[in-house]
Amino acid sequence: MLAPGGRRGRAQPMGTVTKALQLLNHFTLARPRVGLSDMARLAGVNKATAYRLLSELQSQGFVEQTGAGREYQLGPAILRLASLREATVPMREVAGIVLRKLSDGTGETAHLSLLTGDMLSTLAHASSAAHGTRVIIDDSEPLPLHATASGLAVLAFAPDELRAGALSAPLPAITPETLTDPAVIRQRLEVIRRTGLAEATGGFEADVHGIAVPFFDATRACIGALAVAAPVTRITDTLTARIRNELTAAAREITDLWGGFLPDTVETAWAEAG
Amino acid sequence: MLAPGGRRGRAQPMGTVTKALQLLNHFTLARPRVGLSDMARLAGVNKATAYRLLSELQSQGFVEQTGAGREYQLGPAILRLASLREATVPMREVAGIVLRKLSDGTGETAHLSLLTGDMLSTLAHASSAAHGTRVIIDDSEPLPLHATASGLAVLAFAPDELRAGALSAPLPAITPETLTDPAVIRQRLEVIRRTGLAEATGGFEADVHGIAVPFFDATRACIGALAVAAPVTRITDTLTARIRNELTAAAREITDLWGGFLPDTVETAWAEAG
DNA sequence: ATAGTCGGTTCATTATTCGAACCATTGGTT
DNA sequence: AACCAATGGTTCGAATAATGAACCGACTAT
Repeated sequence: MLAPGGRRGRAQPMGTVTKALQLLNHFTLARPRVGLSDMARLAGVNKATAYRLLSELQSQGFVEQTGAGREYQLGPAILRLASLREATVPMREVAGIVLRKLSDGTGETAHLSLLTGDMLSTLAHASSAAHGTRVIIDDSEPLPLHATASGLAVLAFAPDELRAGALSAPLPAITPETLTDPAVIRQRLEVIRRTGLAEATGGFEADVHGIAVPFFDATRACIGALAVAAPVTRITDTLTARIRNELTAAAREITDLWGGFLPDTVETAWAEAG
Repeated sequence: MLAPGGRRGRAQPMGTVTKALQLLNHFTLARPRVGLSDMARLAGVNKATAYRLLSELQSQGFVEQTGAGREYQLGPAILRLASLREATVPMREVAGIVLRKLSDGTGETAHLSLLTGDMLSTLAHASSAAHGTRVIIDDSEPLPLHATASGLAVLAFAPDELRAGALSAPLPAITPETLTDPAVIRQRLEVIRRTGLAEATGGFEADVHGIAVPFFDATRACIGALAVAAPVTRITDTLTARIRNELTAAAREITDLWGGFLPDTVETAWAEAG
């Protein structure tokens, strides 16, 4: 029998724990509370299964039930773990410093996103007061890999497996301008790999132009992207040139501060462009 | 065969998900990175099991491996969920307002802790600048239920099941003054239930006196405690009287803001004391 | 009344987790 | 250099825990 909604080439059996943790990803800003039946539908599992998983998550405080409706929402245990994580691995704090410099230097909104599993989520952002209009970033909303500059930057340098997974499912068109043809996207990834730089316009939010660069961990694996987002109306060649310079410098700094190393290909690409 | 370290009266089979999530609780400020074998020992599970569970947690970004040693640490996925939780259920923010008032009004350090599962963790704290010395609170460290005023307050109003669990295991003496005799503790809980107020001296940190009150959710279940901690040297009758007043008022406010209700017993206890 | 929800529960079937034993490495001791 | 005791990671049959269809009772809208 095929796994429900099965989209994996070589069905590696998905463990129960994974299934439970993935339930948490169905809570979003737009849908902060989810009922049992809805959750079962969203996750594509049996209602009884969803119930058991949610109960276990609840017993550990990862979700809780609202007093009134019996819907579930994210629980307080997450807050404690987050506070412990930030206390012991102060990434957010370090990122904040680099981001502020980046947004000051460009006059636009900068953000840093991390690849966790197959999901790209924003760790921190900073925006500049240089202009009356600016791009707004929401840290709690995952970025689609195929429709943002950050996503493309990561995808270009990610392992084949992740790329294949992200480009296999039918790609949703978030705006009319979103690229949804895997073949077209793969072509753009080629370019990004050569230049070490990704750009995208209006694929996620209309009228927003994003420029992103990847950064890497100690094993030279890509673990996220650093990006600057500006209203398309403000984009000029001189601005993009400045943003590129600031971005590559900031990415070097972050990679360095976190004990990572740039792959040689990226190193040379940035060197000859800079 | 008995479950290893088995302390449950009627062994309700502990699910795999629960086991995985409990692994996360073995990361602490003092031990932020844990190796595979250590984790297996700490959690009392087979090494192979620990490996599988950690791998699943890792694939979802709940833990990650440090570049150098192959130890595990809490992962970045937690940060995103925490930011989503706080965006949709802004408890920490609301708590902060009440806590500031409380610490200003008493001149001491105030904190609010939530019961998640069988663990009491601090959501937020605030301290006053009134004195040169003050009690320091760490939000990421869980409070022992038997050795803190907050813990006792919660224990007194918690369901029998939780109380039994917390008082059955051999109670660790965190300081020489920690109460470790379940019978003695149960007696104190009686008093706390009658007065709606818990006090404890030096059971968790030497030279710290804590005063705590419970608060409740919409079903009148106790979900946490609000506390003020002061150096023992500053404790006087007039100060404790003031703290009690401020505390009960603040607990009423929090309970109200979060849509909870006080049980009648607590309501009357506070009314006649106030 | 009826029909369609909902959250929650049951139980036989089966797929998944479990753990002892086993690698290949590493780092320290003799 | 040989040895020992760790480490992180892997294997495989036995045993356990996850699974899903069907079923509650409570609500709601028709």
